[in-house]
Amino acid sequence: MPADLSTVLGKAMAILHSFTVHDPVLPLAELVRRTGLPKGTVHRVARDLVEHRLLDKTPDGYRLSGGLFELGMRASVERSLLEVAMPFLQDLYERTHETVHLGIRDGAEVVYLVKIGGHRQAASPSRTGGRMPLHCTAIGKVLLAHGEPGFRAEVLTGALERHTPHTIVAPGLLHRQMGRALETGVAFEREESRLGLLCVASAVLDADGTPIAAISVAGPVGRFRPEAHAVAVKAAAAGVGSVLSRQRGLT
Amino acid sequence: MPADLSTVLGKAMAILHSFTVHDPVLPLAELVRRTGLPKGTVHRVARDLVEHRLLDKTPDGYRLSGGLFELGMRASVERSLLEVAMPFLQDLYERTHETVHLGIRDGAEVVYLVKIGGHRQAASPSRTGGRMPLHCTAIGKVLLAHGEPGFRAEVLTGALERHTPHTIVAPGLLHRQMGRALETGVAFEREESRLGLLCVASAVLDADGTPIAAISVAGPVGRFRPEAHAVAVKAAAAGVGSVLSRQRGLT
DNA sequence: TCGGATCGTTCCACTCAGCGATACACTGGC
DNA sequence: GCCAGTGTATCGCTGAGTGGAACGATCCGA
Repeated sequence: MPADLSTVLGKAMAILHSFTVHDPVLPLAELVRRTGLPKGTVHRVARDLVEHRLLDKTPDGYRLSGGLFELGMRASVERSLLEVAMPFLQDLYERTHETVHLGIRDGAEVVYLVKIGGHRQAASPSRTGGRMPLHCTAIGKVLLAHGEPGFRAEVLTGALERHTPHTIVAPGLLHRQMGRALETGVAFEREESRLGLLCVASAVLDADGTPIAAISVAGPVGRFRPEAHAVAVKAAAAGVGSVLSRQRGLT
Repeated sequence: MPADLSTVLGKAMAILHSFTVHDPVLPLAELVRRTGLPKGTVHRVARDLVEHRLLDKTPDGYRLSGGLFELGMRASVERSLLEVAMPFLQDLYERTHETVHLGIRDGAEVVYLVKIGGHRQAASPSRTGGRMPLHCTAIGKVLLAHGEPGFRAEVLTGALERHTPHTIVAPGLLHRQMGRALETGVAFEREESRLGLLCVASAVLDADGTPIAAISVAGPVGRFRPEAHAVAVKAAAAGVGSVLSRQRGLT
């Protein structure tokens, strides 16, 4: 995790990664503390980063700049996926009026490419560009179910971190849920990542059945019945999958 | 535009900026050509960038990695704006079923923070994270109208690049449109950036009237009547503005 | 009003990270 | 076979980058 601080790039990355969602703006001294780099060094590197539009300098510290946002939006995989999926996600949102996610797998985590919701959306821990473990999210579970059996076993036998009292940490139970997910095409999550949050997800599959991404609908305990949206989510995922494999075919 | 190639960071940025929307994946040799750097250097820096998850290495070249996407999504200004605005953009899309944009100003250009649309969306040159000139887009014009008079004059007297036969390059005409935009609260664009594309936009204003961003609805010539959506766009922008200034007040 | 703590900024002599010319390996086209 | 184009590995040289130290500004609590 700690980048190589002996190279310039390592230092730069250490500085950029010091920023989190909760600390959008950090003063120089705080960057020094988090990176462990000498003050003079941080000062110089930060100045260079500002010049390259990766950081902004504000009266009370530095913050990640818009240049970084623009650059990130050029990442080809996530961008093309996003462009193809957006219309389907819109349809899904309009049909359900609940929080809609699109996520991909990276390592043992889900990365959310987008989260769309209305004014009254359930408080969920997810964020566009954010990460969550595979085992306690609907998207994660459905991706795991369609993934390599070897990898699935690896994750299931690994440390299954508990997020709420409902988080499933029993490999056996999880394994059975995977099986059902493969049969039905959807996976559920019931307050496993956040209390009060329910979720249904379905996988976007390539022509040969490889999981590319997954789509989910989430809502609060009470008014929200995940089963009711299973078909809609499955349809959306299938739609994205078919467009995707079609446009790959003719390239 | 050409970064300082004498520093490591400059080289890294030069490599990252070699990628465009049209060239999502570039082989080493092409990076050498675009950056003008020696082969050995590019090879080494690219390897470092891969280690830091800024680049991916594929069988036929490098491409911008998901790590960059995640990092970009932490840029505080654009992210918080996006989170606040999303519900209003959703409402707007649902009401119009046309392409909806959220954009901010940077220099003499608009940067699109998000573009949402359905299956049948008008072919527009805009992209999430992309840029367009101020003078030929609805978002740009309405931002310019609410901006500093000095800056407006500067842009109007500068080079007004022609994008289509309808692009307005006469400073006087543009100036009059700004005036009307200030009165009515909305700006229009009629095939000024792309043939066949119409657009209405309204500005998101801070409590003191400073323009923060702008929202627009775009559609194709024919079925689309921009005037019909003026009120809806204005309402959406006002909604975002009020939430924004409220949450700034209590911080 | 004054010390002390913490902040950001600047300076400068040392040195090792980064450099890039050169050489090598592999591939496909002719 | 040859050649033109790739990507990869090597290796002394050197200046970009380093970071300790010193400086000035600001903000407290005493």
